[in-house]
Amino acid sequence: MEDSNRGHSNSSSLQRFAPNGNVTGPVRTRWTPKAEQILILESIFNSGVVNPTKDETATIRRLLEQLGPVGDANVFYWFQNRRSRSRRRQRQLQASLVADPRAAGVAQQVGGGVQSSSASSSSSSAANVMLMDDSAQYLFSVSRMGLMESTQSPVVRSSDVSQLHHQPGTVTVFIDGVLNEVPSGPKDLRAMFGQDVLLVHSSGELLPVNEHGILVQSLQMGRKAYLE
Amino acid sequence: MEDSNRGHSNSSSLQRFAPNGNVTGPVRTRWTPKAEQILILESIFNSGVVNPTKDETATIRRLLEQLGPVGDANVFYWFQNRRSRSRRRQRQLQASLVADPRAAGVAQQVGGGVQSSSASSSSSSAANVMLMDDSAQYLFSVSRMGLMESTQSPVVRSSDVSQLHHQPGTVTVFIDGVLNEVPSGPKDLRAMFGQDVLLVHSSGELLPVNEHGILVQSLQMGRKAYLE
DNA sequence: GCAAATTAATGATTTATTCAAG
DNA sequence: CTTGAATAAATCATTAATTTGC
Repeated sequence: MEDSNRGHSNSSSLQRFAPNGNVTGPVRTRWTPKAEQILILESIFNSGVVNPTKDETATIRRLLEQLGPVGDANVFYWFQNRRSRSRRRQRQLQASLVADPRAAGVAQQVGGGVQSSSASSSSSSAANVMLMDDSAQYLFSVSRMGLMESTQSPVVRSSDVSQLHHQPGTVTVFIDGVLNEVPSGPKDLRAMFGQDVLLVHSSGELLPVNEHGILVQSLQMGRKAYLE
Repeated sequence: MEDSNRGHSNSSSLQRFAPNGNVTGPVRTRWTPKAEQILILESIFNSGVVNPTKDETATIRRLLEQLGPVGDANVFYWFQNRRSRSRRRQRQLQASLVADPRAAGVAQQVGGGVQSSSASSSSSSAANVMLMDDSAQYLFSVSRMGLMESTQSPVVRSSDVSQLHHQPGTVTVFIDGVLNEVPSGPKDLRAMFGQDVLLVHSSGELLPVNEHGILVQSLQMGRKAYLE
């Protein structure tokens, strides 16, 4: 009975979940997750939670709800599809490899490869960082421009979603989709994330920072987990 | 005097360094760093070493040489330019901010912002990981395909380039341009980097891994710092 | 540049398989 | 051996991206 909490009780056909967060009308629309929601989902998946329990699903849903309407079912489906498609890619890759070892080059292309993805190209994609307070409330995000997408890794990593609420005195940080936990309090953003870090509030506003990348004014929403 | 070893004795104009690693001919061509070399340089810069000493420069040059011809001068110039351009961006940003606070939105767009950069878009850029052995020799790189560029953060971080050679029993890892150090030995790549991680040798070949993302065969070049 | 047409991604459903309890 | 829960695999359907013709 070690598998206690697992089991959604409605895996397959009949949807016993609430239909959809949207209340707009009878036209059944499917959930379109926000980029940040996907960021979180990917984070969780990549931190090892590939098949969350019912409880974990609810926790994740609550987390995602900070960013927009979403139901447990959406979260459940997302992980189901993510697992499935991850496995399929894995199989296809494996197949193409045994078929012809030289096909590896092709497979590499699929993955983006070392070449195009990193720097030297002029594409200026940004690292994404989301900062949350102790209760996993969404606070704001950090976007760093520059030649390449790279970040410093904060200290501790939380690989357990169910612990999202715990660890008082720390903030949970998503960096490029990876869950991290750092001690709360003022931080030198530039030291942590590089020279040209930007603080972007979830509203889209840029937050003014001083020469260390430290917030000049305190935050409006949530409790101030980040500098005062 | 905490700034002991600093000072190149030729910071500005005259290049006292050896001209250029290339020996192709009299047509003086400028150094075109490989993507991986830029990855390393950005890593180092972002880990805080924005103005390496002469010794550090040489260390970095030796490191970069694993990937292609490069001289101390190239490294020196790169950091000089990097600092300069970082400062300029910083000024421009600051200027646009004081000019009109609402210009922040624009500045965010420049940085890529939360929206476009992450998942949901079809662009499949990959996370870059480079693994090195104890003597900072380049071994191979890891490229991860998938929806977004995100990685797990290994345990310890080396923020000091001059320590690249030290720390026996560990491997230095670049993840998305961030220097990391992890204890050497076999590792569960999938556990560390997610489900669909690929091992890509610097030659471009895909390296066969087992279901845990662990190398099936030992590496050819360098000493085996990663599984046997 | 714009908007219809096409294609690619991906959320949601359905069907098949696995495995443990009785 | 049967049953039911839980997943995995396959499929359907809608949304977002991209292309194409004006």
